[in-house]
Amino acid sequence: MPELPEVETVRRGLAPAMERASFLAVQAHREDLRWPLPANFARRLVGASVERLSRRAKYLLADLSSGEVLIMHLGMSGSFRVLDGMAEDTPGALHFARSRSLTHDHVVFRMSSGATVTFNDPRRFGFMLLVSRAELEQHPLMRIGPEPLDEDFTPERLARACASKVTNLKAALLDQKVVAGLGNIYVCEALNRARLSPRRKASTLATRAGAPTPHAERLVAAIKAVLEDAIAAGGSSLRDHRRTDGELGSFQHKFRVYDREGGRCPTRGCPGIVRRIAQNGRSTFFCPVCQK
DNA sequence: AGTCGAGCCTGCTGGC
DNA sequence: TGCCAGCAGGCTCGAC
Repeated sequence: MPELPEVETVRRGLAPAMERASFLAVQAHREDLRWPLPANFARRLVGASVERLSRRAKYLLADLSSGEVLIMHLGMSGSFRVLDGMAEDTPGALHFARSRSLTHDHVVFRMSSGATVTFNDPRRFGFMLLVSRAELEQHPLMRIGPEPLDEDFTPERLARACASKVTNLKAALLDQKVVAGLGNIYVCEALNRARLSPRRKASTLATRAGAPTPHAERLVAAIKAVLEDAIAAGGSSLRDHRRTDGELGSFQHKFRVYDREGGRCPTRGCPGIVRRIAQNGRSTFFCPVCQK
């Protein structure tokens, strides 16, 4: 499930194939993704070049020479694969064919770099949008909180965002307006690293005056650390995530609590057993002993 | 306004 | 062995 580290891994894989390359051809096998593809999708892309491929939260943003921005989202099950000038019947291509069902190849870009970039998404929760560069800043999808790895994601900022919340810490961290890019996995992992209970009130990150508590300090450090570790590992591959070269990420082997119900809590000296509970309709994994 | 649950969608898993 | 309910979850929308 693509969260920030998986999307960043994908961005790094796509950049050599797409940056400073132009679209030679665009095939849309299916228009009905999470939202329909933009009108005249292929016509608006062909001939344009990608000036920069960046990431904001879980969104990939391709700045185009046409003045538009291509917003791409992997949803739950989306992946990109890059074939570097290979014909579809080479061993490399067959490897990909085995790893992903071709019936879910919805969009194919042929780039002037020689690469073929294919978007595959069985569940079709992903999408692609085209907006003008001027519209991007104001776009509803971009009205989200700070990038967790940026310097301006500080304990002060997190405390301020949570100070007036009545919900629990788990739900607050999944709220993309509080901090952008976290999903179920990395929220569980960060809370365990910070030894904070997912059931704690989010407002306890701030003092009555709105200043950050030590909890907020620990949590911000834990969020940054887990995301950096996960990016270094190429993200987590549970069911869907793959790198653009078809390889799996490896961070799932380093999960402390996610999908580890019944296992020992890895916190040093903690005798706790990882529990799974439901919060807001989602599974939460945590240690009831050290996470207070 | 903030919060929460339903729904979107498909593939995999586990229980009978 | 086969079937089917349940689950996975990022995001939006509607209800309260």
